[in-house]
Amino acid sequence: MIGIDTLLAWGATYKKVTAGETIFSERQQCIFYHQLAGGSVRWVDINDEGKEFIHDFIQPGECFGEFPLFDDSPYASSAIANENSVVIRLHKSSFLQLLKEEPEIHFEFDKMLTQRLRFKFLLLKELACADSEHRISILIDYFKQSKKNICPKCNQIKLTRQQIADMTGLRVETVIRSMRHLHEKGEIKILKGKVYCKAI
Amino acid sequence: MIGIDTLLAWGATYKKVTAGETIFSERQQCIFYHQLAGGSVRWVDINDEGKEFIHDFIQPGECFGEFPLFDDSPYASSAIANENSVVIRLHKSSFLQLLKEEPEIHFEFDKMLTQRLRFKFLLLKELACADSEHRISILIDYFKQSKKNICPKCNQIKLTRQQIADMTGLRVETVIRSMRHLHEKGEIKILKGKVYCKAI
DNA sequence: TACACCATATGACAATAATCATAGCGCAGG
DNA sequence: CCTGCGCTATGATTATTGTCATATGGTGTA
Repeated sequence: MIGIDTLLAWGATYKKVTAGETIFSERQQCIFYHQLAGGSVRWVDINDEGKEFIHDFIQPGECFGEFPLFDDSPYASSAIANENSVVIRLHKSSFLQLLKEEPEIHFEFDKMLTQRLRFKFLLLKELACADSEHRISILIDYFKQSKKNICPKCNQIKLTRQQIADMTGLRVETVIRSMRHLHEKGEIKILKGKVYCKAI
Repeated sequence: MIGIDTLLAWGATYKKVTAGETIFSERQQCIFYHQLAGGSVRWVDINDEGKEFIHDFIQPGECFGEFPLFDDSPYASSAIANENSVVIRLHKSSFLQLLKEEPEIHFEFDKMLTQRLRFKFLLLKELACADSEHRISILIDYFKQSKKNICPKCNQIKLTRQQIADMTGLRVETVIRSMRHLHEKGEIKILKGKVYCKAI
């Protein structure tokens, strides 16, 4: 999101996190702006029954956990490292000052917030109204568009059925069956269990 | 959101819309910042089968259709007047200039975007994971918190079962049955078909 | 007051997804 | 090259919600 040089100039520091480590969690107070420098982070909610709902996967360059920077409430969900990762952190007050002095970056930030809202709007409508196959298609389309979790060379979708289930609210078995059906309809391709989407 | 005086000083104008009128619709290009001055507007998506999914009800003072102001894409959904209403409109370019010159308002705006994202995050998790009763409870809680569509004196929920269905992706019959059950469990009160929630 | 219209209500049945159990496959590590 | 673990796969059964048909009730209007 924000250039690394800019962040460092404003006093940001690097922090290493190990696979499975929780970077921040629900209801916790917020002190830092977070941006991923390397690795992979997932953005999750744990519901009352202990089931994970995955909101998104964060890629290097993207920021995460930005809600409390603006509305002073605690975090709404948790961020967990999928693998060993590196995070750049900037103190909340410095971050807000940065936005104030750099309106261009501020507007870029709004653009990012807006795009996240757009995606949530779309997904919400689909999750609420559509059947399981449709839900999965929509999610794959999103990953295709955002070039997330898809191998740029071979179009392989680098997500397990379980992860897709955790993003759509479906069960693994339902995801497996629906994806088989999508394969039969020719919308995706399954080879030795691996899923490939059509060329972009 | 933004003070009416400020908007008018920047060249905003009033526009009357009649009940049922579409203020803007999906895929349309965006020229104005919109803020509701009076009446009520619903924010909807029409899916492929012609079914409405209601994202939110806009109250006087709230803005709507703000996505395209930041990312230059067309509207993601439509805005339809529920009743005769009055909208204040400001040209996109003036609006962006206003934000640039008034960082306080800009941060207020981010706060609002953030709160909308928070609500979407919450609802998405619940719609994806929870059963019909839980979905309805969550929605009622949201209205209670935001003081929307609830009579401040008698706690009556001023939404039809159909509207609740259109916000949760359920069917009217399911909403009716689930709400009866919530009534039996004592979580809400139904008197002569009207729904009342517990005191806030 | 009577009528019409719209929202609420309810039952019977069908469709879809969840649950549970169990099997098979593929890849990493010894 | 074998072993084990985690992911994928599939069948049988249950539970939930959708669908359709039809009835009741409340509110505003002629």
